[in-house]
Amino acid sequence: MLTNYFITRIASLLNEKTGLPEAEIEKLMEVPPDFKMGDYAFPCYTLSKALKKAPNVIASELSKTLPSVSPVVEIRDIGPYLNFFIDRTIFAEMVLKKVCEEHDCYGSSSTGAGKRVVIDYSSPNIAKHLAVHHLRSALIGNAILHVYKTLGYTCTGINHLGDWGTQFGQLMVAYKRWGSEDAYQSYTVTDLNNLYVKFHQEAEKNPLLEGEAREWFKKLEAGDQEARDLWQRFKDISLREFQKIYEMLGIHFDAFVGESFYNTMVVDTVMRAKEKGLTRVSEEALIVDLEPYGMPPCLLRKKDDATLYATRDIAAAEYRQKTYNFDKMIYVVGSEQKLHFKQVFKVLELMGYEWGSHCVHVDFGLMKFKDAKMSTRKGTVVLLEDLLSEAIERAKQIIEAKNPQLENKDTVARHVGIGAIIFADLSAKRNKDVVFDWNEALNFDGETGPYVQYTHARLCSILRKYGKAVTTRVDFGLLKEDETTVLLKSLEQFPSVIVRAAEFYEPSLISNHLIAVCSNLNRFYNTHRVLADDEELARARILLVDATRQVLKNGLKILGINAPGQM
RNA sequence: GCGCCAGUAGCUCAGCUGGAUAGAGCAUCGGAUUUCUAAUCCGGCGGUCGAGGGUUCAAGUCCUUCCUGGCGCGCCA
Repeated sequence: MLTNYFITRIASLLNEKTGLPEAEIEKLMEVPPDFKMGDYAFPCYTLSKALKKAPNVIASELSKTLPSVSPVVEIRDIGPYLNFFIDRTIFAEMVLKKVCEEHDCYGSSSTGAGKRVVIDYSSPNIAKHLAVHHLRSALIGNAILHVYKTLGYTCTGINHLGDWGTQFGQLMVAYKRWGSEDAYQSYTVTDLNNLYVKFHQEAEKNPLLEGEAREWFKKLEAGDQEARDLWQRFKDISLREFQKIYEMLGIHFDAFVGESFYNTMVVDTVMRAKEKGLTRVSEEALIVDLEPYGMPPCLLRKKDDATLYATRDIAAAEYRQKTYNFDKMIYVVGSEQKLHFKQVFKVLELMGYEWGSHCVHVDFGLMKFKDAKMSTRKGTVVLLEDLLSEAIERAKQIIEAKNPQLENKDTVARHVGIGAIIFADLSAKRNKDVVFDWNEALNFDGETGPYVQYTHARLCSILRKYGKAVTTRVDFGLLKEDETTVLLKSLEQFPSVIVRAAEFYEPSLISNHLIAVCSNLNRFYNTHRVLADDEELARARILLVDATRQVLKNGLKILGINAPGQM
């Protein structure tokens, strides 16, 4: 719903004439498709029912009887709509003063003060490389975390590592047989991968290896020292590499807590479920029947007594509630796990946890290749590290071509290259499947991260050239051209965009809005000169430039993208 | 078979929870720089909103049937 000072005033005007409650009027208010038609519009359809008159007749009558009092300067009826034009000077003053006062906090609020949100994102498997299809969870989760932080929530980011499972037994066998005992310090995930591949090759010739692997995993579960040590090494090697990439992406976690961590808690979790009378044995497995809720059963224990993913997720949820006492927990996990989370949340609810309904699965579409599916086994993946270095390299080349004088070329290339990747991933609604395409991922023209960064850099450049301090003591009456007003409107909307992004867990709302701001700015930039000869005018436009720069910077920060001052 | 998600310009996507003439970018064609960074801007081309039916003053948006694609449906995560 739209709401601001102007809408409130319009609502009170309309309330006097029509008797409709102000709250309802505010709810109905719209923005016309074209600013030339007015700044805000009131559709008369609702009134037409009550008054039994055609909506355009009502609009026409109201337009004649409603007084144009400040901040409304004109009221015009267009068909069934009553359109309001507001005082551009007042509008400019309100928006610019607010942005200027709030600086880095423009867009922030305290609606979430005192509330805690736990976000589970990225969560890759140990002993495998991070690849492009790992990007989405990490970036969407990071952006959502920033969105909630901006709204005043206390946020905890958790990386729920996949560090448990029989594959570690296999890896141990391979490591013991073919790995190098003393060189593990220099081991990389690639080495672990090779061992994993070698295990499967050898296991085909020697089936005994599988049994050996199971033995090792059992040892690990039982807490055997050697197994624990080996497992810890694999984990260290993986985390070393993961951290490097998270650093490149500017992603931070408050906790790296893998599945293994909850392994000791599942016993109690299962017991609690049993005590509640939720469980029953079916086909030798322990299940929670979810038939009444139209879902397949949730398995807690396999017939060999081992627990499953769902069991560990339930245990993890209990632990997190106890530890963080969250008001909301968000899982940023692919949409293929929709049913899984529906089941887990339902079981939590059935266990009597009212907070079970505060758990949200923020799902997102799969990432695929044009022809083949991405698969670690077949090697048909693009490693994240390769994608990022390629993007940086590409940015570097463009800098060399367009701005060879630039200082800190490498830093800027990093920010722009990675900014392009992040923005591209966050610009379509998360729901959509993504077909990975090198050209698209590395595109720097049009509606891209570099476009937003470039616009920001140009504004910084103007401010540098201006050299003087920015002030709000300007003649706001000079800021009423169409291009200026349209731009100001997009600045004014920024805080409400963040609120909507939180409501829908949708970072793309922010990236799309930033594109709109940039496109409005660039239209302004190309029609009006900021550093005009007229000093008054220059001072006023500089304020507009600074406010726009601020909005772009704040928006990019939420998305997890750097805003270089030059590029 | 059942369930969930998607289908809008040649391609990639918006469309503010039912409102005014369906909008951008890429690609393509044509323009703009002695002046604040041309990673920019302006214009042309491009549409049966997957198809049919329904709901109502009004449907890309809601209900329904079908088509196409993706994902999921007990011992993986």
